[in-house]
Amino acid sequence: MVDHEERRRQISQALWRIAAERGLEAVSMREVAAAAGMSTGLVQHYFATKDDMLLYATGWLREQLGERIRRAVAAVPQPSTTAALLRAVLTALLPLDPDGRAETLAGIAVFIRALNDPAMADRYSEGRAQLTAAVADLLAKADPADGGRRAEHGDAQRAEGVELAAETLLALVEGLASALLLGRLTTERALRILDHQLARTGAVQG
Amino acid sequence: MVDHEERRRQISQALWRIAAERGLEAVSMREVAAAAGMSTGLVQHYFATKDDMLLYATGWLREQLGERIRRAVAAVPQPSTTAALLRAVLTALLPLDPDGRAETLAGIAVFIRALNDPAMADRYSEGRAQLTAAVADLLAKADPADGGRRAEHGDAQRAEGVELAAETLLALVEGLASALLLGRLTTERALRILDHQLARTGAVQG
DNA sequence: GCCTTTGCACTACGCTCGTATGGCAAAGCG
DNA sequence: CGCTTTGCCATACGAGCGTAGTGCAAAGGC
Repeated sequence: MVDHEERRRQISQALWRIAAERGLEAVSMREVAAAAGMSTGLVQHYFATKDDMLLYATGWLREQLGERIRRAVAAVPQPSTTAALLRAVLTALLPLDPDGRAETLAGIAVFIRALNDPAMADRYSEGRAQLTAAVADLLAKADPADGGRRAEHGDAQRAEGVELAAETLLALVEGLASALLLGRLTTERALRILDHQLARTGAVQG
Repeated sequence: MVDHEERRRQISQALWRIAAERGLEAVSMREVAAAAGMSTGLVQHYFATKDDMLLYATGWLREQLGERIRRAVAAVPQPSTTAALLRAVLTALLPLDPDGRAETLAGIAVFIRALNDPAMADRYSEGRAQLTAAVADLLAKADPADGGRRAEHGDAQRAEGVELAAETLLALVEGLASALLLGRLTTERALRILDHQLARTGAVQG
């Protein structure tokens, strides 16, 4: 017997390798098969259509991203501060090493497709919503002792501010990611920008 | 006689219309010709190859973006504050109306191509550099009366801080733009985020 | 008024794409 | 052992692509 899931994972991996190297437009059944070291027929055997393949591959990609974030969080030295965890999550979203670069490129490919494909858009937005929630959660915990502020604003307004800050950070990270991909920003500079923003967020939050 | 430039502009317009509606991958000589109401041969007559067409079209797109920003700046009510000008430039980069949406989508198409095409990457980065410079310029002017700070930091460090802030704002705007395109953020929310950031930038700059 | 240049249309070639289909060896099972 | 299922390969078809080439009508200069 053959491990079908394993085969599908192999194919997904080959797909994103091509997408990262030459763009999603270069992804074809034949190319994927060649990159995976299989016959075209075999790929077709596991994915009846190209859309099936892409759908599975995007799901797999999301798992990969989740794992990447979990790894980054786990790598934060103990005892971990909430601020450090937040930074770990956000930097995990930046293309700072070859793997990260490939994943970011693949993510962009999904984004592009989402622009003209409602099903993909749902999938994408759902993932982003989870991310936003996670970041907002960390921000809420990281909230510095703010004395009178808590009296000033109600809980609802506080949550609103936190979510706004989370969306700000994620949007910033997205912009930094594309700049990094084009080499328009160096790693150091991107991290400086992110850290600067994190410092401000901690100070002025709400 | 025929106005060749006008023809080329018409073709570029048709090209971006398709790219905005169905992605750059849907752009073909035949599709562009059809959208422009011309024969395929005519398009071919003005652009010998597809690459020629794309190159011209991206140049045209940049002009359009420049004009859009100029219009936005001109629309700022007099007497204009530097902060208002800055906000005008940044919001002009967001897809807030159909035209802006089309231009943003087209910009993304260029970005994607730039990822795998050095010539395009140069062109793109150059444009972004100009934008960064313009924003940094505005930020430098908008610098609030900061008393001792000027004594504290040298001019070089001040310039560095300003450029960092400019890159932060542009990265944020880029992230906001993609969120807006997917409907993941509302216009109001994106503007709130931007304004919030602008407020922080004014206060904590350097 | 001819004749060259200009502006444009049409067709054809070679290629790659997604997908459908048929066959074939090996494995599993009664 | 025989038979069915599984896993895989090879080929073919129709469509769309970029591009090359040819032809033809109108315009412009002499």
